[in-house]
Amino acid sequence: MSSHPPALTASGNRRDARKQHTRQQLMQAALTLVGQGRGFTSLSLREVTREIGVVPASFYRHFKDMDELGLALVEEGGVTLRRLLREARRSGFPPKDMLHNSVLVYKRYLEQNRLMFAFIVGERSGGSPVIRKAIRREEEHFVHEMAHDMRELGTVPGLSGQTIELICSLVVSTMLNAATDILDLPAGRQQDERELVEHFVQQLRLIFLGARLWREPG
Amino acid sequence: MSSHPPALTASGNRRDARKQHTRQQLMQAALTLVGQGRGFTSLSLREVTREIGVVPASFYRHFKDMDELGLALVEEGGVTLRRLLREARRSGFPPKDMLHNSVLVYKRYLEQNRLMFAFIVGERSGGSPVIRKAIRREEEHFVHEMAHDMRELGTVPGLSGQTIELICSLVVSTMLNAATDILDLPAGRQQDERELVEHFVQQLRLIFLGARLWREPG
DNA sequence: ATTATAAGTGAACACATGTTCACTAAAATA
DNA sequence: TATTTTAGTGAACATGTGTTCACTTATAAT
Repeated sequence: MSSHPPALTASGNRRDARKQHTRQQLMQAALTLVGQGRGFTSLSLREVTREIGVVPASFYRHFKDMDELGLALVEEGGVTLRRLLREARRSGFPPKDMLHNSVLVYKRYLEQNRLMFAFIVGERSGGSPVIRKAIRREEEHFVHEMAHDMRELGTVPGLSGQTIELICSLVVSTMLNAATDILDLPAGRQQDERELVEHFVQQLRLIFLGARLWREPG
Repeated sequence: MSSHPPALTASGNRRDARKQHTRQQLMQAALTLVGQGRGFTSLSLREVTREIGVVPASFYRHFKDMDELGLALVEEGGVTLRRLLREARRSGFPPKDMLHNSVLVYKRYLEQNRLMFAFIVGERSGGSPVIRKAIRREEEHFVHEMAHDMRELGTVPGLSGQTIELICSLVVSTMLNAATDILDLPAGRQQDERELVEHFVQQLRLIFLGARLWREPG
């Protein structure tokens, strides 16, 4: 066999892939630390590089500072959120006990993406203003997409687009608020778990009850 | 005039008062820094002492570490919350445009206690687990008290105590969620301000609409 | 008047931090 | 093959950090 290069299509491939890999590792490391109960804003650049066994200076090959790393995480978080919506859409809701089922789906998704949600929910109202605002923007995007789905599915018929957005914004903030409680649940306490889920379901029930008899202003 | 001591009633007074004063200064300094967009968990002990022009070692005369300072702030935050409720109670609600008026009262109170709310809302879902849990406890307390008032005022007649608590928990989390948006408002943009308030009012309207036709389970 | 207490001092410590810079070596380009 | 590019290195730096300890000095207790 001759030592031909493996005939790659695009320019800069093997090296570029490696770079993306460590970049991803850095982001993952930050998430891991956040998952251990550290606020993102309190993380140091050195901690993050140490976590993946790389020298501090390497950090600058990927991000100019921690804020930029944070913004990259927010973007990935946005993708994570939209994926949730897509999964929900795909699995088509049974009309019976729809809310309860949706909450269980959400809870499972949350547990599968524990670290990312810990980050999003943790920085959504605190810490660095620039990161907070980026998260709020992703959230708006998410609300908008959810409203689109709702209108298409005819979940709440006879309501204006604006009203549906209102409902969704309330649902989403309730959702994200519940995330903190769900993530803080000590493992194995199934009774507390059921109660929390039930509480969450009833909050949503209240919202949709209101939605059903909403009368458009004007 | 002879140099008699000023005949103080309790023991340890002049010195004790000074101590409480710097203690309060330390807490205020932390709030100030949080108000400048720094996450509480990212604050250093030295920053806080520097802010009030005192040597770092002095810190230990008041708190054993920053977490303890944080917990003291949470307690004061609880008082701030309950004061809001008390003011609302005192000023007795006009039944016309009640929600809208309540929101304006809340907004004013928020602006008067800007730093404290920035702290509470910022640490409610992020940062240190111990502080987060302390805040959630204060929040529960607040919800409970609000539910008590609601039952007494007959705001939502014919509902069980548990249901009223459910409604209040949703109202409170919506309230605190809105706080972030309100505090982030750039000063002077009155149009955005009105829209935000209106959005918030309608979210509450939705909740209370649902409350009115809630049917008790069981 | 004498003694005890304790809030705040100032210096010192061992260590963590962000950033820089010339470097190596592996991969991409020519 | 020879050349250029660049992700990651390792050392150095100035500065910031939490914590300690013997100290001063105003106030409280005796």
